[in-house]
Amino acid sequence: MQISPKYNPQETENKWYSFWMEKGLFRSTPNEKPPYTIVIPPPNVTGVLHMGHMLNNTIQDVIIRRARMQGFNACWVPGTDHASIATEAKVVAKLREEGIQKKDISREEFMKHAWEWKEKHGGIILEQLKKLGASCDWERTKFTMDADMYESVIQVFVDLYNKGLIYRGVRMVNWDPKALTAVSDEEVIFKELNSKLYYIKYFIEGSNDFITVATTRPETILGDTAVCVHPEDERYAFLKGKKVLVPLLNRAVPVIFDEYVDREFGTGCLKITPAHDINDYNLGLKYKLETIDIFNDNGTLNEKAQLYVGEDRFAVRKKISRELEEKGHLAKIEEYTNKVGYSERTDEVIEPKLSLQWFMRMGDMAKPALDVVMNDDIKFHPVKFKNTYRHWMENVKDWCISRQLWWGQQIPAWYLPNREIVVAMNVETALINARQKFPDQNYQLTDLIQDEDVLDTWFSSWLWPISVFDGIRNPDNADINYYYPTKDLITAPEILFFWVARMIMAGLEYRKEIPFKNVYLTGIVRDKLGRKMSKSLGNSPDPIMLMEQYGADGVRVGMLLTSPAGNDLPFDENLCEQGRNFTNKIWNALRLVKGWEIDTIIPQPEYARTAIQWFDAKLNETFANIEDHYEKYRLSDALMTTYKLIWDDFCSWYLEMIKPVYLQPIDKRTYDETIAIFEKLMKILHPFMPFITEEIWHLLNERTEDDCLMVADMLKHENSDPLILQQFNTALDVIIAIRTLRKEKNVLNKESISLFIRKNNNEMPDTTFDAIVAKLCNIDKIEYINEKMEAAQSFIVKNTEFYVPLSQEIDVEEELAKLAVELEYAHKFLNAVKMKLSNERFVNSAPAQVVDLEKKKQSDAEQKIKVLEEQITKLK
RNA sequence: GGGAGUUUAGCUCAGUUGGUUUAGAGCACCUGCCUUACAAGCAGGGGGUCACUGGUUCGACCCCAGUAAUUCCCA
Repeated sequence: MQISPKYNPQETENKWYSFWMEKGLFRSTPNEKPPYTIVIPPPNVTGVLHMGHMLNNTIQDVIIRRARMQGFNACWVPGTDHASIATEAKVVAKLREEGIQKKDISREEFMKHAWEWKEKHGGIILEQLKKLGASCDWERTKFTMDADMYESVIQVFVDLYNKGLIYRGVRMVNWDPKALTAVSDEEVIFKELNSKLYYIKYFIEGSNDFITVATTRPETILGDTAVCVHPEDERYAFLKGKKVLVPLLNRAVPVIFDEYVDREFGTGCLKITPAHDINDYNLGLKYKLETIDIFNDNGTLNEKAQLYVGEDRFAVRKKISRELEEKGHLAKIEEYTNKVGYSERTDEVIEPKLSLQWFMRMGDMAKPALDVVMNDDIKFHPVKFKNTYRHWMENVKDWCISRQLWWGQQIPAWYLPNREIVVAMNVETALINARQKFPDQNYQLTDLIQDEDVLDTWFSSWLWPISVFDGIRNPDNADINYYYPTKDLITAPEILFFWVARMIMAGLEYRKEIPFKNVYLTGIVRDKLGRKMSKSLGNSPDPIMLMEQYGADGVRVGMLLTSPAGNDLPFDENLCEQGRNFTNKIWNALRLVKGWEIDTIIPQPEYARTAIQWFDAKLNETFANIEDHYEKYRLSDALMTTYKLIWDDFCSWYLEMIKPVYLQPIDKRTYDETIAIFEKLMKILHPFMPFITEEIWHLLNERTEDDCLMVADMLKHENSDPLILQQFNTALDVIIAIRTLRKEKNVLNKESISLFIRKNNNEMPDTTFDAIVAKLCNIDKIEYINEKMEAAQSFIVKNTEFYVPLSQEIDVEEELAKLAVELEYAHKFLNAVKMKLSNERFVNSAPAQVVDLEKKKQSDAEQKIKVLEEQITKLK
């Protein structure tokens, strides 16, 4: 068989991915096998593939491919979410380029544009994932705005409303003045900023005295309705019962006394603007203060501000500080560092704003969702995130679920002319409800006006593990009963709360069952400088380019090599290079093996028989380790263990052991057994490197079309022979010692040598690996002797003396120096052991096993010292 | 300000209820090799007071207390 001298990833990857697709090998339907389900964390439709997706989806693919080979009915459901804010922003921008303003078109027209945009761009990431090798059941691809998914969301809203868990209320929300919508707490990013602290004089009503208030937002004084000091602050005790005048407006506002005030901050005197600060709002409620909202939705000032009406909040900040100064109200300005909230979506400074929103009560749902994590029904990997999770769940706040947008599920609430609200699946039902509720009103369809707002995107994705199987609308259908609960969720810790926690709540509410058994939390992919990779920094490599350069398998390995669960991944292209080098190594191993001429007559040499026996044991032992790593979700360890098994044990040791002399044929038995070993290795490696392993699988043996590695059976656990592993380890020490000796003495490997081994106490020597040692070290003769040998180089392995006669002189001084170092070490070691053993408390309280071990250490060290001393004497 | 985590080789990390010849891996580094599978390679090698201080224990990278640095979450 002719095998290309170079592995071609592109060609191979395209070939096998299409083949797998054609054969429907990713497809899953319920059957008699146990299910293994993963739902993809839906990437949003505005995105393109970034390194975070690469990591996340590589992990999912590794897990699902392994499960498939283990005999599970593996189902990985792909899909995307509609990302209401981000997508709407994109569509608005696109329309603007075309000269269309959102306010000039109807909701229906806008939605048409949005859907067009989604059809065009929404599938990019999923297509890119195919390049990575993702073995998703693409026939199940879902989108959070698909008709059935949409309906599920509406149904849940109606249900929760009827259960009293959804309510409407005025709350301080995070207002994004650019996107013109409220955003959730989790979508606000706080950035540290160099701001200014303005000290402003407020005159006391009917007096020339004033107090000084410090604020970072002087423009909000126009909405001030009180000033607050600490009740125990003697500096301000005289203010009791007084009023102060808001500068520029001369509005008289009360002075209130509350412990909320930090006496150390600024002047210890706080201005209160209930409409524009959450803490002030709470104080406003407590002291029944007037609330003056001075901002328009777009961040400009409205007529309630009285001054600067129509101007932007930041422009006003500058102007008002100048005016305050001119009119003698500004005491001073200090440099000040504070944290300011920005919208994750638009990067606009968030304005705390009072508005009427829909909320969902979290309290009752949080408790059971906390319990299932704390009692390990759901396991977090790594466990440290349990703490974080608990902290959040114990301090959970109600969830603001409405967004002032069009792209999303429109809230199924209708307003009646009498200002009452009905909530229903659709307008027809809403009308029936309205008529039942108010029989004397004779309402018509046209009387009902639907709430303009849509639901938060997370209000779709929290149902994801259920709704992709239509488990909300049809709770007893075959898919949901078979695939739910899912097995693993792979996601980022950043969304532990607003996605993972809520999915758990939804699962418990609608299935009475957890949505997944394991949550694997990945780290953040960072650049070499430790910065998060982002489009704005331009520090992220293009994953598609990477795959073109290193092959998808190489990149997969690169992603996983240094990413233990929960740890950030300092990404370095070298890692992908290492992955690519690995594919090269495997390819060359294949070329070596397939290049041998097979002789059916010659018998199997002894060294080959031993080598196979050893490698079987090694493989079984290592496979058990790999399985153990998988069980603990330590994928990088599983990969590294596999990597070393193939590179070190198989390529560097095993193949070198059995390799026939150049141009000599190999015996059939060894060849067949080597192919079988190669196949096993490809099975173990397949989840990590699906493409090259599939390619090699088909080159190792003649196969039918359907005999694909991706659906082959994974190895079964087999016991390994500990004796041969131990024998090999000794042989390995000997081989390394000989190689070192060759190097030190400049004896090239092609020059053959002889090896003499001094028997210890006339015992029967273990010659199992002799043939292999001879082969790997180019030794023409191994002989066992009883006496020390003169005029030969020597070394000691495990208290056995080895001699290699060389033509060159022995450098006595050098040898003695070397032996002296070893002797000193051995003495020190022996002393430490003796010290331990002479300690009665140690001997009495340590377990017998440990004491015995120390005793063995002692006798070993003593014997070693004896051997060393003998050698020294002889050299002298 | 409150809470949680992290600190082991130049880098990234393992180290599994405290005891396996005085700590392991990958990469990087150093030395020697173009030895007909592979220089994207082979062989060999150096490198760590396990952040610091104290305590518990026969015995501590591991448990406890404190200190420092750092990250994240919440306010």
